[in-house]
Amino acid sequence: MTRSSVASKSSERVAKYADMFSAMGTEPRLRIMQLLLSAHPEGMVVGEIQDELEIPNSTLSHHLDKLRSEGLVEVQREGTFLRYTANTGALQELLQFLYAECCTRNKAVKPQDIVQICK
Amino acid sequence: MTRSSVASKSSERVAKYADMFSAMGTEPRLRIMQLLLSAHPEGMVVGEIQDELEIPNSTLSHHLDKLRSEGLVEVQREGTFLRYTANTGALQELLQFLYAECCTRNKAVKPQDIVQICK
DNA sequence: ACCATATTTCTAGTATTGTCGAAATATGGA
DNA sequence: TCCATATTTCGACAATACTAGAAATATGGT
Repeated sequence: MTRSSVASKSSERVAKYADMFSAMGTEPRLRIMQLLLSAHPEGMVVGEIQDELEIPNSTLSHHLDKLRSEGLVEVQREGTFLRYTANTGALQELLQFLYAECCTRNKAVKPQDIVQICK
Repeated sequence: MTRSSVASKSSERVAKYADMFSAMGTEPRLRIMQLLLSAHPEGMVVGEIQDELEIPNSTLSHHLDKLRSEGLVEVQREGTFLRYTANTGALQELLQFLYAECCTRNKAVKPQDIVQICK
């Protein structure tokens, strides 16, 4: 692999995570993610999300599509309903990225300050 | 505290984290954060960041101001130089928020999948 | 007081994004 | 086939954001 190709790979990687952060970077969409995580792993159908967040259907649909296109949620049809679920794999990857940058690479933040998993 | 005031407090909280995600939601700014974390805790002066990322000075200044206004970086003058550093406290808070949503609240993602701190 | 360097602020153009009403599509049932 | 419901797509507008050249400001040295 050439040097520029390595650089572009790294660039794509950062760009991808930037897009994921951006997708969670508005209040309505971050609320949607919270809601789907609270309903995990069942998820919720669009109408339920709409009742909960009181967002007009076309606006909500737009936000859900954005989250889906960035891979943060997944969708599955159930008859006339569409059920959205949080994509925990993608969230894990994003969390790992942020964790690695802050905690692993240079100890800017101590792991223990994020989580205690040793009881 | 009234019910609506509780709701608005929660709303402000989510909005704040959304703004922080949004601030890291472009490739140039996520790169700046990576760079400052890699140089932590010394940080870097603007010129050094500019040499590294090859962003025009006015554009870079704009991005740095955005990161600063969302509390993700801090700035300190050193003579004619301005030294920017990652705000690890803010990053820790953001990481904790995401961690709590994904791992604590409903085990959508297992803590062990993010970090192994128990050797 | 002047100069050189570092960085920001100003100004502006283009592009992207968030919002939402209205219309279109999808599905299942009568 | 027609209807009711769920959801998306279309179209449009306003707002915001990214970019960057040029000018302005800040600082320290001579």
